[in-house]
Amino acid sequence: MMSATIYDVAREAGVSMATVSRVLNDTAVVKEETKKRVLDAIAKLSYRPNAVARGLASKRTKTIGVIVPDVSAGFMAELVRGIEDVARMYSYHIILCNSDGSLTREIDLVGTMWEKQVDGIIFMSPRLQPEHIQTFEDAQIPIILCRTDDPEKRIPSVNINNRLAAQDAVEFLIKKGLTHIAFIGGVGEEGTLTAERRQGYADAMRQYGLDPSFVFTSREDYATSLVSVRSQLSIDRYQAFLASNDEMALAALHACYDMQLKVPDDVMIVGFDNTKLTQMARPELTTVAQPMYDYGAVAMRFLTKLLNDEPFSTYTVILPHQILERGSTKPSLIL
Amino acid sequence: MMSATIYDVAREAGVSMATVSRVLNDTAVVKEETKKRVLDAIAKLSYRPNAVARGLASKRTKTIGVIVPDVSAGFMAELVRGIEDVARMYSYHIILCNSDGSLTREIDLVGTMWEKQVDGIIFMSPRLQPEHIQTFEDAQIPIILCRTDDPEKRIPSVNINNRLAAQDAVEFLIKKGLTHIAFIGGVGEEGTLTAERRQGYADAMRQYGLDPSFVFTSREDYATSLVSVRSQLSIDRYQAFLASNDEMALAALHACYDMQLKVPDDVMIVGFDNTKLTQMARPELTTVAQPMYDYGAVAMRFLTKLLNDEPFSTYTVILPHQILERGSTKPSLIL
DNA sequence: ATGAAAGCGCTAACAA
DNA sequence: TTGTTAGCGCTTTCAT
Repeated sequence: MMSATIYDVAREAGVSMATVSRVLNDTAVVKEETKKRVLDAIAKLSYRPNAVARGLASKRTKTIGVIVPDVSAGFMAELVRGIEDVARMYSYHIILCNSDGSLTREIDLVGTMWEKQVDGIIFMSPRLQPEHIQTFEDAQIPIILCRTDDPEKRIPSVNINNRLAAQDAVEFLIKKGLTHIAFIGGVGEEGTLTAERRQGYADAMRQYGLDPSFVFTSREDYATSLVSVRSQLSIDRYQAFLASNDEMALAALHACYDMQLKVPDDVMIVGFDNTKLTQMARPELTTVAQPMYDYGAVAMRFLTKLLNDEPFSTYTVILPHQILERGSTKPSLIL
Repeated sequence: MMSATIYDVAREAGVSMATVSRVLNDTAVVKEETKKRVLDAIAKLSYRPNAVARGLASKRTKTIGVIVPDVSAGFMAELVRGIEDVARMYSYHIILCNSDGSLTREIDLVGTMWEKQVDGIIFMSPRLQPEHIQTFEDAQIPIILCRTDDPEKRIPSVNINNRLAAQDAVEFLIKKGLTHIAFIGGVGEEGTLTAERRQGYADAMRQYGLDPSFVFTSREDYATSLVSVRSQLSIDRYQAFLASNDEMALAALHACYDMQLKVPDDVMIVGFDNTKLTQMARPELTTVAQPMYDYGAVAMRFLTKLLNDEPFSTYTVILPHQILERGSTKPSLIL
């Protein structure tokens, strides 16, 4: 059975297709009785409107593009889940694309999203560049940056204050009486999230008159970090590590384990992001919590406001962060 | 500047829109020179074809629907990444939806995918039910099941042999001289992946004349499993645990830690899925590796074959599994 | 409150 | 090799 079109429904209900469209979209008042006939016809033919035709005619596709470096990295999937949940509430669907953080690919993807006629884009990138801005402007599509800092605030975005968050974490450690604190993170250049956190570390150390130069960078994966921290520890005895993410914090934890150092008694460790990993470690990891799911949810909600011309108070929403203390910084407790 | 249409390009190049369409789709031979003129016009106007109009006219949208219980669960994101990568190779995009494993939502989503006119669907579900099959048949869309068992092989699928995999894992433990082996898993009913693995456990135990009744079920999350295993261990001293997934295996590991039992010396532990977690534990976890990325990649490749009427050898592809031995079953090694 | 008719931007016969 | 012409299934004026 070939699937029914709006025309079939119209005939079945004895009305014009315009009327069917009206009840479908609730776009004008239709007499109760007529409406019922239409609804019956729809049910009888198990009619479902063709979203593609709809999109062509109305120029709104009810789909939004999500451009992310890699869904399978860390907690990105949680973020995407947040997007999708809110998108669903507003009857949107998402087209998901991975860019691997490549500039050319990111730019190309924005173009592809245009071809697909998405109503909006949620964009995540390790680092925003001039070419991005140019592309966004050319594209003429509402775009929200998510977990991607735009120093000049040209594009609507949702973020946390990474610099302040790191600062808070270091201060937290300092207030425990520690002074020899190291930062471990990726090799992020200026403008990246890692760089922001690194800055926050330095800010706090300086503020308390401590040496802020114990910054170690490596690739951000677990294995590389593990090796890196181990070699750090064989040279010097740090009292604490602030890691730029939980995976690296876990690596630090295990590096200590491998070097026979007790956490938290000999070394304290603080991670970043509050991924599930933190509670799956022994001792559990203290971490700076980022609301990953909310990140996506808020971004998507923001986008719906943009799309519906709803008012909003700011172009750059900052989500709160929070230090969650767990075993890796609690010497007194038995785990 | 309003964006250009195929008609604008045609005029600019001094040809008909049909010719432009031809060079765009390479669907017929066009004279070199004309082609060049068209290409120039396209570049000049920075024309990009409207995929929605294209979809309506051609009835192929170059998008495929991915229905998954929850992207943010475990390694699902890796699987989705596999799908997206292969999809891209074949110029497809994916619409991602989370069903939370709810039957009504899953069915509804297939309908929505129809509305969106996707060319195909990759479907994942904890358990296939008659309603699913009915829906798939009604939908008239090519569908591939992924990591979802269809006992009656009615729908094309890609899977691993979970029963055999669990059996292999238990045998692996038995050959180490262990006899008091327990299985921990979720409360999966008949037909679920968990149930298959549970069966495999029982198969192997029976085969070696051992008692296969040490089956413990709990919710599949880390925290619940942890409590569950701890209470198991306070009643009886198991020599080994085979967990239905890595998260539960990690919970078992930490339960042992909490109960002062040494892994692997007092208790051995084997997980399932080879998620990143396994290498982020101390000792590292032995696990039954499932190629998560490949899962998605193979499913998507399979779908492209279906869509292009390419030949394929079987409707039910079985991916290989493999036991990866790590510290949690290696007593002799110092980690 | 409802219908008629003109597109939306493209593909795909069918002609030439 | 290229152009003409119908649609694809809907939304959206504009009439009535």
